[in-house]
Amino acid sequence: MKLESLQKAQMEAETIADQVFKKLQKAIVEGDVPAGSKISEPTLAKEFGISRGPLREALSRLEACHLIERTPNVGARVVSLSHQHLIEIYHIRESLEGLAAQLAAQYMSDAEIDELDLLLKQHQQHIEKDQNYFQKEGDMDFHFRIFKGSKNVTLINMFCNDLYHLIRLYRCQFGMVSKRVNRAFFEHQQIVDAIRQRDGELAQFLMSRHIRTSRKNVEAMLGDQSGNFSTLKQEIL
Amino acid sequence: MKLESLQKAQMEAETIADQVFKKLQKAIVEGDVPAGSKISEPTLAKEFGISRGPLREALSRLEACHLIERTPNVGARVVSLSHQHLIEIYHIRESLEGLAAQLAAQYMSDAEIDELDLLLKQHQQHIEKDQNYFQKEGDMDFHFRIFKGSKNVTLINMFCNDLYHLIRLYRCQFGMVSKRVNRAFFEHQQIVDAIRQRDGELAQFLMSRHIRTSRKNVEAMLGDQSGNFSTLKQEIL
DNA sequence: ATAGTAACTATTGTCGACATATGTGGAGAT
DNA sequence: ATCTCCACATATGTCGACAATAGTTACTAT
Repeated sequence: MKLESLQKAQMEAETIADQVFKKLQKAIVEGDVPAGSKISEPTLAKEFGISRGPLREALSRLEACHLIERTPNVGARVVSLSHQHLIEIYHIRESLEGLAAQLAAQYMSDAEIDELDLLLKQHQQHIEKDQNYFQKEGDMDFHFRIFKGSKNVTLINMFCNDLYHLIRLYRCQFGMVSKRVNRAFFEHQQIVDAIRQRDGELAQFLMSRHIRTSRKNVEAMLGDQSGNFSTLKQEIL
Repeated sequence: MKLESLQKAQMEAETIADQVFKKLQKAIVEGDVPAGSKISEPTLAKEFGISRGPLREALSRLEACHLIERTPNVGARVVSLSHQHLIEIYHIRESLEGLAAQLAAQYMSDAEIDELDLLLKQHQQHIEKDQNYFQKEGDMDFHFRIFKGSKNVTLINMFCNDLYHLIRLYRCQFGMVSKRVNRAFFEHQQIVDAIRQRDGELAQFLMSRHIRTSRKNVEAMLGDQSGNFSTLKQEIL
């Protein structure tokens, strides 16, 4: 019985709504469901072979992630992407990730810092042989670890549940292959160094500037006109 | 027909799930449903005289607000308060509200700044005749307006949907009557002045420090021991 | 007496059907 | 021809019932 209950706790009891939520999340982020498109509950329910109950549960969570928007008695639409929205997210990241870096410098264990260093070394190798790899998963992984290192559970959840998927959404929808890979990599290295030196203030400054640089890069590329990106598939970080 | 559709748009079509969500939110924040207590779906459904469908919808949203925590096949519990959690929220506010103040200095209209000034004058009057009033609604109203002034919709939602209710939760559960009212009021005034001068950097600094001061005040009062507050109904900002 | 197990109870997850609201298309009037 | 209004079709909101899982209690065996 003890063993059994332990296993159950580890399995975290995946419900149907959970599975559908993950699938839909992935589908939206990766663009399989186009941005701005309407979501029909009956259609989706049949597609997944489930009832509308768990589907609506999944939709609720997608709404919480800000990946869809619902209006009562009308329905749900996939969130529509915009220049404005992307910039807004960048501003928030500039602030929150700066905080995360500062806290990480304070609370990350030496072992965690070593792992982070190892991760950067792997990134470096990937950059050398394939310029594209870096931005695929690695960069998010890096930022992810900084947040984890902050040990601020509320902050971690805020990033993992809300921001992370939105960032990935924009990344996936426009082939985000930065020309700044080498520069960005160096900035990551700087941040880790600051964390290793337990210089929270510096880590915060470097992380904020790192993201601010990305934002300005994006702003410069997209120009001042707001609106849809479809014509502007630029390379942005 | 046109008039009707317009009215519908204004009414925002309140569904049962919506109403129950609001009621439960208020009940949790104000402590009518004790923190950490289990939530029984059948019981609550009968209490509200509704089915479990809309109730579960409401619970989903409460989970999105971080006001309850659900574990699959087990149920929902009201979030439990802790020293640690409160401090985490303060750190996040320190970061996000700083950003909000900076953006507000940039994007708030002159009219909005005038209104903000008017609000502060009202606060001052209330302080003079009733020391307690300030922290009841007014303070939140102030911070609310700063966020609104940032014109960053994503940031505004982040505050209104997630943080705001958590802050109010802690405020309500411990009679939060600060001895710092006069000092805090002065700090608010400083922030508005900085915004009026369109000095974003200064506004950010002042807002961050304003919240940091509150946090340190709380930390000092609660001491270093983490855990439950029930014994520590101190006055904190 | 205690540990383990098995049956029972209560709660959560899922389903299908009904009620209500929205949007559309066509008929009629100006 | 255009606008208004009404009826129909489709989608969302809500409900009650069934299935599956977790927690509890009582019982047996060591």
